[in-house]
Amino acid sequence: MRETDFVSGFGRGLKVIEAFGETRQRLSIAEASKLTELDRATVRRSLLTLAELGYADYDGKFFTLTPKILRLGHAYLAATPLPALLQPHLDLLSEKAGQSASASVLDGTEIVYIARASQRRVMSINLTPGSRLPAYCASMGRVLLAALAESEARAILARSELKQNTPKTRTDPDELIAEFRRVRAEGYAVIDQELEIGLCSIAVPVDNDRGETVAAINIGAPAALVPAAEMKERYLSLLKETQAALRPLLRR
Amino acid sequence: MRETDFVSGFGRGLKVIEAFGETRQRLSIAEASKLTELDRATVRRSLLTLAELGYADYDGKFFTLTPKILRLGHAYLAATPLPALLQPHLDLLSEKAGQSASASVLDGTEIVYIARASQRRVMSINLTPGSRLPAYCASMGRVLLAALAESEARAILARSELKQNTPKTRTDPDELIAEFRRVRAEGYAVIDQELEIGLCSIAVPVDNDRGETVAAINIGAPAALVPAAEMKERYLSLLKETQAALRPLLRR
DNA sequence: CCATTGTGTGCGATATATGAACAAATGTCA
DNA sequence: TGACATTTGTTCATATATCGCACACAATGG
Repeated sequence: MRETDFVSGFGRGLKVIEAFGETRQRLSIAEASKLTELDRATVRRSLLTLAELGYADYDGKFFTLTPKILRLGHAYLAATPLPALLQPHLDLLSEKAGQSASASVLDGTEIVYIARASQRRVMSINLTPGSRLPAYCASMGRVLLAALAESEARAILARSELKQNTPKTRTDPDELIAEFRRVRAEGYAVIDQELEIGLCSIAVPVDNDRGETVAAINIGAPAALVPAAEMKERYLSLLKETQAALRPLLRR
Repeated sequence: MRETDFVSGFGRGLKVIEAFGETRQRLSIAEASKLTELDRATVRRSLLTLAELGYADYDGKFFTLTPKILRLGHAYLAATPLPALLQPHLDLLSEKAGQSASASVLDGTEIVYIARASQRRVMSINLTPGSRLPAYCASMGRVLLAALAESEARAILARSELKQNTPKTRTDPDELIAEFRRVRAEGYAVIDQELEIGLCSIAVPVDNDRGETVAAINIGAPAALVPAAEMKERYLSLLKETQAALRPLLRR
């Protein structure tokens, strides 16, 4: 790609939108400038553009995003068959298990939720399509990383900030790679409070009819109700059932 | 705002992203150019910019959005307290009712889903945060339009394409305005298969502590299981319960 | 084989980014 | 409170980047 094939004004604008996610609802020009490391004058033009197009409101001091901004993410959710295909199966899975069920794909070092059916809140944070979690310490992340070539998985771990979220979080790359091997061999991953104290989850890959892993699905449960040791016997067969139902639907 | 305070390259890029929602997953440069009515060279630069930043993939012929694009919508969902606040209440509502529950806000002539808890699929289309429906023929839309000044509601109807989706769809502006009055007086709206045959729904407004309507919540059910006439007696009290639980949480 | 449709590139006209300058608002401290 | 220092939003001049057009070429299909 040539230098001139890049619209820097567009790139800067996208950066400005993302700045809203990192902090609060409202951003002043100066705040947005700091978050994006762009010149105040430049950010101002981007924000005024967003306001002009109805993607943001401006009260003369603060800018806030409007729901119109959801059109952008929706362009992906509507255009990609995967989320729409998964949703009813997640609903059913969630109902049968009596717990939250989610689906995600890998994006860099993070997993991105693309669909979710929640029975109960088990996590302190609110997960919606578009929510992101570090892959190395999430059950779906383990499954998705295990599906990659080992060198690739290792490269992603190297780029990840391997943070000790809880005393139980595994952060040693070699240990994680070994776990990926087990996940590949046994077909599922269980997380026991590695992301957040009190939360266990179990995930399996979703493969298409060519055997390529295109997503992961999981069930999350409060550790107080379902000990990690019981996750497998309670939910693995339900997950496998859903996995099997999805495979023929995923043509590439 | 001065003419030079608008970054047209940014605006054009956003238009390109939205073009993906309207059709398929994959867009060629020429297709995107037609959809956006922008010059091919311009669209090409925007698409290459998206690809360069990881928001799109490019195989040399077609562009597809990547899950990274969800960050943009997520910036809104994460930054705005409303969706996160509503979600657990919707989950509970959905569980109690045994039907899908959703929340939405008004954006122009359409309602935008900002949260959803689905028990079962009742609609032919898949609704996710960011999904849009015409306001005039959706239960939440009726509630949100009823909350506006009548002149404003009428202006929105004038801008709406009042389409006869089913034989039951009401499309007469005066009739709709009269219905808004009833909704205002009685505090709820019921839709009987006006959007899609086989689908009934009932909605109530969500007000903040100053009495301003900030969103609407609804329950949808298959007409075959729950006749429209029964929607009120079955679900209104549950909705009112949720409405009451939310009000004190919504400070402005 | 020609007509059609799609993609890549060079160029002049036009739009935008940048950093500095300035005024207004805000914060700080005696 | 008043004087002073910071921070913020806005404007400006100008160097730089981008747009849309025209054209060349490639791929497709009848």
